[in-house]
Amino acid sequence: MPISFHGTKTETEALGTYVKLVRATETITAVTHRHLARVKLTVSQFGVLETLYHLGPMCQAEVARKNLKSTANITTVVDNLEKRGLVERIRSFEDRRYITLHLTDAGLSLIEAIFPAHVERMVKGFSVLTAEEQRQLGDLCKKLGMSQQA
Amino acid sequence: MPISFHGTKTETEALGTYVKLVRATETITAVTHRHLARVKLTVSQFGVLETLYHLGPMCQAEVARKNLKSTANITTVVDNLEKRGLVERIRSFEDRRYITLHLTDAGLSLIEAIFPAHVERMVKGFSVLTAEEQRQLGDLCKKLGMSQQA
DNA sequence: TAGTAATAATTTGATATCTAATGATTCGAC
DNA sequence: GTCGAATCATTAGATATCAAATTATTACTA
Repeated sequence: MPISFHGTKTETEALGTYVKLVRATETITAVTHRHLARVKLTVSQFGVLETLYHLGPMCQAEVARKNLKSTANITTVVDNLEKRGLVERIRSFEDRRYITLHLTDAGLSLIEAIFPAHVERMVKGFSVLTAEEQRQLGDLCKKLGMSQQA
Repeated sequence: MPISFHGTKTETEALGTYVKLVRATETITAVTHRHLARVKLTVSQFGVLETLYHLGPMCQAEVARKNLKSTANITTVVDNLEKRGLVERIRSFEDRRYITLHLTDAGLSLIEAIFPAHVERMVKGFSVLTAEEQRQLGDLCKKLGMSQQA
């Protein structure tokens, strides 16, 4: 059994880059979302609230697409948000297959209360990179992400 | 309720970079790990097998650290790998708190069989970026990841 | 030596997440 | 107009994931 991987330069580069990408993502996600524990929100729940906050009411399938999750998953996350009275499900009249999600007053208050701190943490998290480096990183990520055929 | 976020340039840059980072990571992870479904392995299970394959037998806490997961989580993942006879738990003699994880013959055969295809997919996934761009991306991610104080 | 602190693994209870199957509804083609 | 394809949401069953509590063991300390 090999003690470590020895491939071509191309192979070790790709694997190494992937590891760095994943670690950076997980680390910054952990740091920037840690404050959510105080208000008992998970990252996914925050994602749903944020989507509704910034883009307005929409159906669950669209929330799923915007968050890169399955509709089954969104059903569960919305269940938990609904239990806490943070979102409301409203069956659409025009097309009864759709359920439109709305923030309740409590949900709006909550996201409004925590979003500024969230932005601040994000800015601080990325502050190690210059504006130019952030742009570079974003461009490389966009290029990488876009190129993967689903 | 605002329709979309309007912050300072610094704020929108940080938020935008974060979204691109997360999307790139999730997309390339999905594409490069899709082949695991054929051998009924999850990404986490593959991660544990790969760690043991490349670094040799080690205790669960160390596997947890290397995979950025909790020890509780590794317990579950190892339970499922053990059920399939892919890894073996061996209680340490010197310090009975430790359990050393070993790949079984079946586990070794499996990881040896799929790892080349995994590397190939990783190379292909990153092939949209030049070697220089991959190095750049890796450096930026490393800088970003390292700077976050736990 | 007794007692306390630290570490490894597990358990518990909760949420997340997927695929696949299902039910409800709408739409399109014929 | 009716039937079949497509879409939305949910359910079922499985694995993942965490924090917190627990157990077992070791190490340190007075």
